[in-house]
Amino acid sequence: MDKAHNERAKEKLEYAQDQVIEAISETMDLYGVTPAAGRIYATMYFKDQMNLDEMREELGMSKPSMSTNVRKLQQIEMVKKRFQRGTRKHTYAAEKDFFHSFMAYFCQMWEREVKLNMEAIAKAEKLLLEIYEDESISNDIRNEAKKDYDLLNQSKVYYRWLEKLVESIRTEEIYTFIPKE
Amino acid sequence: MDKAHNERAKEKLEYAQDQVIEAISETMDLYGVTPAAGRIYATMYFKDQMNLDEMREELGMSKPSMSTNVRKLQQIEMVKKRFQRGTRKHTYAAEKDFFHSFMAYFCQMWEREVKLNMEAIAKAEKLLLEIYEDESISNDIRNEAKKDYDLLNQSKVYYRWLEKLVESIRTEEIYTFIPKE
DNA sequence: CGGAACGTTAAATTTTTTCTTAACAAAATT
DNA sequence: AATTTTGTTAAGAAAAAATTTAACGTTCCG
Repeated sequence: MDKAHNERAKEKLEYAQDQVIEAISETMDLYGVTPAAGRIYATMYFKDQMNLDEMREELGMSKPSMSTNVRKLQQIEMVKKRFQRGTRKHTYAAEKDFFHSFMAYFCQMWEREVKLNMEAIAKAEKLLLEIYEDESISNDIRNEAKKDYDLLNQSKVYYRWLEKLVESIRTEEIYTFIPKE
Repeated sequence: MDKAHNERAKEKLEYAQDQVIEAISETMDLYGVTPAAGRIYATMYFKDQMNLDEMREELGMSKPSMSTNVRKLQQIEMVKKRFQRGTRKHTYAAEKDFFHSFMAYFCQMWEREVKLNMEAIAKAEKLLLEIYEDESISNDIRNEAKKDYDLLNQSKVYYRWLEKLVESIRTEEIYTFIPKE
């Protein structure tokens, strides 16, 4: 009789999965994804697809918690909606290609960073230049304006580089420089 | 009399700086650096160096808040201690090269991610293989073990790639693929 | 050696975030 | 049309994080 044998094997399998689920959650936590969302994703990682009720059951969380967290995971493209005929329940599948998750997450972040800062810099540089060019202002202030202007101007090199990095990842060109295998 | 004129110019200069300070703080917040730490860094960005008291005064925060936040900023290498003779106050300077900050921050994160997950995967794969190779276990379970094993095995491609990316950034080789200018 | 100046650690408070219970809205089937 | 099923928004409770006040240790100087 191997019923007990199989039972132990099943536990062992779940234990193995849990090791990885733990690590994935912790990683996502590292990047500012909330622990709950991390656990949801990591759990789905080992399943083909799940609906909200199955997740709730598996993780012992409330339904609204599922709803909001899954939506967050969709936003960073780590979970996709699957259209399933015959049921009214929404079913979801985890994105299992980490290259895709990497791209979706970091490119989104970095683009936001570039936009945010480039806009601020443009505004600031305009003002600083006006100050520098106004000869009726004291040299102390004008020099400070010049110094700041140059600092900001230099930082644009970084933001333009970041943009190129994003582009290189989006087009997958980066894999010709740094191959996947 | 240009006293008033200069005064207005000074305000304008500070306003310009504030635009950028805001953007930098928001960016850092995006990456999980606490708002206080972000403001400290962003403020220092426009100064040559500052000591804890100057920061406290400028930002209206408590001394312990400074102390802990500056230490956090040191950890991610965004702020460096400057050794200043003649005073007992610790003085700090912001790292102004964003390429360096980028490297320090993301490489640290990514390396942590790789280590964490590779270790978990190694453990899990060992167990899964044992299950798969034990022919006394039901096929259902063995097949699931195999499926999971393959999934994890595939994910290692990503982690190895991430490691190479880190390496490429650390050695600055990446700038031959994606030039700074 | 005593006291002052700085910085850090500890404990407590406040604030922010996250999660849950409850009410609500939409859709579909009876 | 009414009821049931499913998902979402709203409001309140619980948990976590950040910040401050207070106490402590160290170092330097008189």
